[in-house]
Amino acid sequence: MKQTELQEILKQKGLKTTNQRVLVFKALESCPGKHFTAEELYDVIKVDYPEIGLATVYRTIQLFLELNLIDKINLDDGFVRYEIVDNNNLKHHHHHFICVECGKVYSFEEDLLEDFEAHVEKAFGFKILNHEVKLYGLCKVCLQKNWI
Amino acid sequence: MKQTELQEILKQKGLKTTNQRVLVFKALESCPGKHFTAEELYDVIKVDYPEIGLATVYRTIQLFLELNLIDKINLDDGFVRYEIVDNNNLKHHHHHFICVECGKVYSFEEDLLEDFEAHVEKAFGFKILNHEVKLYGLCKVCLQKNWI
DNA sequence: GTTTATGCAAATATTTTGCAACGTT
DNA sequence: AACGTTGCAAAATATTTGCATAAAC
Repeated sequence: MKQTELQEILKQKGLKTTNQRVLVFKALESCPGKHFTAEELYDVIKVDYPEIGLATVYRTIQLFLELNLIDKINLDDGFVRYEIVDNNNLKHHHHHFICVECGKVYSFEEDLLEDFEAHVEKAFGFKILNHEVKLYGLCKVCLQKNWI
Repeated sequence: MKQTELQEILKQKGLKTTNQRVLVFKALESCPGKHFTAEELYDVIKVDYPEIGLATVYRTIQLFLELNLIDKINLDDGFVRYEIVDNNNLKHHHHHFICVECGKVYSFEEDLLEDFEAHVEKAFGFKILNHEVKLYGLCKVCLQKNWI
């Protein structure tokens, strides 16, 4: 997504295109797949724009969540994290695998969850709109380490 | 699980069976499937044991998590919640469906996730030990309301 | 010029921690 | 008696909010 598209989205809602909003967006976009905390975004942006306030970062995150520009992720480490939504894959948010040994987080796509969701919708009469799937376990690297 | 079993588990680890630990356990056990916040547990226990401190509740929750007596659940409402682990179904933690309209949380079992996990293990070389699945959408009741 | 957004500081809310007193083994 | 545990209060952490100023339209 280009900066002009962000401008367009904001204009449609009667919102203003500020330096701060553009910078938060650029920071998130520069590292797709990275799970930023609010503080991390703040630190990144402060380098080029030291006058930004942490409260603005929080407010911008809130706004971007409402505009569905970013996803919220909770990895149970005491921080809520955010990553930019992948426009090429709007239908399905990806899943996260968290290694309990090294703490590394792996993101991946896996369509088999659709069967699961279809079954749940049928069995319980729900309409599923979104999901958050976290798998915990040992990653390939840590499994191999344990073999030694 | 009986109180004597809790006592046994604690003794094995060289930990003491205190009134506070028994009361937190009983509170959790009295409502299986209920998602307690720390504060809710505190309030429940205070009725019969007003001298308990909130810090003790937090410390007991931490302990029970380490002993795998309870599960941690985050429903994105600003509170971390806990529920007692179902001993009759140790293999599989259940899943949660959260209605975005009424906010109600439905817990359910669904084995189809095993296929999903088996596939992920094979495809990425992970060893999956646990999972947390949250589905967001409209529940049966709210779907019907919207038909009117 | 009007309205929205920002930065700062203070407030909120949740959870953790230090420590003296206490309870369990 | 020894050691783990508790309650309290204070600290730490994360996030939100009020308000005067500033920037965008």
